[in-house]
Amino acid sequence: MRVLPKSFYERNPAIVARELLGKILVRKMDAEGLSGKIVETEAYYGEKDPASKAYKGRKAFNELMFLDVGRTFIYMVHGNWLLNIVAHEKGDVGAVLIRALEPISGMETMKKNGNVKDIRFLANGPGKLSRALAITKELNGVYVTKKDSQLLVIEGERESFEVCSSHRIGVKFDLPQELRFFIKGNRFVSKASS
DNA sequence: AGGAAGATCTACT
DNA sequence: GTAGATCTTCCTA
Repeated sequence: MRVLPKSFYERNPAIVARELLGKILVRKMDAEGLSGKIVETEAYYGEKDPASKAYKGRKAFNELMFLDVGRTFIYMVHGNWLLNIVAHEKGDVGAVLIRALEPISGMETMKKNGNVKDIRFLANGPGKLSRALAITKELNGVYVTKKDSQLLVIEGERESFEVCSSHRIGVKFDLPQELRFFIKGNRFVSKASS
């Protein structure tokens, strides 16, 4: 398996978000590994983006968005952990939110974690995805570019699919451009369209 | 102490 | 499909 290099994340968040589609997110647990294909993402910028956690400037809790790319940035919203991966051009600020996965392996454990029976509803949302993969603050700041990390992103299978975009979900003040990306027709995206 | 937060679940019109 | 209650940290006062 091939782990995506750090340089992958050292680009405009919107590009990284789009290209993360189809890649595989791997969560290493005790014995087995859980994994899923990324089917939905959103890009977030820095201080110019009113929906971004970094909007109000650098603070202790959002510092990761300002630092090294290729690390996780995890925070809690409405009782859910949301998984982001830090991504931005050199010296810039930003991250990509992973919004939905198509489960590939470790389904049984994921069902148990998320207390869900139907695979289709296992990871079709950022909060549920975290529950299914047992992602919490403990994994905040982990490098997804390192092979021995508990959480990492690897190259997916070669396949073609159509990418759709829309405005981001749930944000109060969105930017004019569309920053949510998802695989067209995939059953596991959280919402079919905007 | 109080409130806001990129969500989710449930129960309905 | 939409609306509302509830969700649980962490930030700001």
